[in-house]
Amino acid sequence: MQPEQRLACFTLFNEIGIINQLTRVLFEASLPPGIQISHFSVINNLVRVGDGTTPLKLARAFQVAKTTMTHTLSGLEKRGYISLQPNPRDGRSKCVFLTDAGLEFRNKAIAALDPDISAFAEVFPVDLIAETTEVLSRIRKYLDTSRDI
Amino acid sequence: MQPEQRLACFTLFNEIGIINQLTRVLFEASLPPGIQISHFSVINNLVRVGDGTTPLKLARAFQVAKTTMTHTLSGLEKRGYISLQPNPRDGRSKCVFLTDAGLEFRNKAIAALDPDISAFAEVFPVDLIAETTEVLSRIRKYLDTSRDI
DNA sequence: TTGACATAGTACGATACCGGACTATATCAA
DNA sequence: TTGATATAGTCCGGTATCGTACTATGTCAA
Repeated sequence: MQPEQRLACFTLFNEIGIINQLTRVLFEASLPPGIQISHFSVINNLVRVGDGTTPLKLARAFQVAKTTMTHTLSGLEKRGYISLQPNPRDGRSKCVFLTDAGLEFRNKAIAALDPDISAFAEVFPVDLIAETTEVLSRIRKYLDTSRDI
Repeated sequence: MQPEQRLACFTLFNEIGIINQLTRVLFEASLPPGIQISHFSVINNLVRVGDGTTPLKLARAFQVAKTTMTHTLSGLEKRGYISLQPNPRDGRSKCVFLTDAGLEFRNKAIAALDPDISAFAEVFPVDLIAETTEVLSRIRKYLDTSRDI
């Protein structure tokens, strides 16, 4: 492999890591104290994909250990954002349901971000964002499938 | 703001978060047990930018709390990858120096990744990687400067 | 010079996340 | 039916990261 190829890949993943770190810090600053991106992501997933899913499916969707998802869900349940019910089709399992408070939390979190997103969107045209997202989506699918980098 | 703009930005940062998570898991799998990406990143920074810097400068470079950097550096020192010396120009401060073992660790870690990087580079042309990196670099600089998203 | 303030690093407690072990339930073949 | 195996979730111990508080040192104006 050419050295410049290696460097290009390293630089790409390095930039991704830094952006992730920056957005995490800045995003969490606008969330209620004690709420992490992990909490928001789960709630957001329940809204977008629909609730009633199981903790294990959520753990796989977010690529975290199932023990981590147990922990995250317990925090959300303690705050009343979700409700955990027995799974009627599997006695070992549970179902995760979004509550009204959870939906409200999600909408407020997005609203709190809106000014920042607006400012960002003024600097970076939506077409450029979409093109970049398309490439990143392909990279994400590659990584998710091959699991070998 | 248009709803599709908001969605586009959300999707972008969501993909970045997932890729970061995937690469973190996969990268750490090829590192020695107990070594995290945080450790590798610090060593790699010392190689690329040069050593002799201070813990605080490293904390700021990586956007982590200085207590986190203290912890990371103590792990690296315990393994003999770095050496911490008093800062001759500031009695409060220290200087971080790379050791031979640290350099060797870094080279081995990169070598262990090489097959995966090669496979990745075969699927994604270096030009595409470079273009995407360029956009991400601009986004990173924007986030780093504005600190407002 | 000296006292107020700022800064570099650390100690400590809390939370997030992980892997391994465990329990309860499900599945499936003999 | 039953025993072996697989799976869903939880508990526990350990590490990473954070914020707060602290010590030691530096800075700077009165």
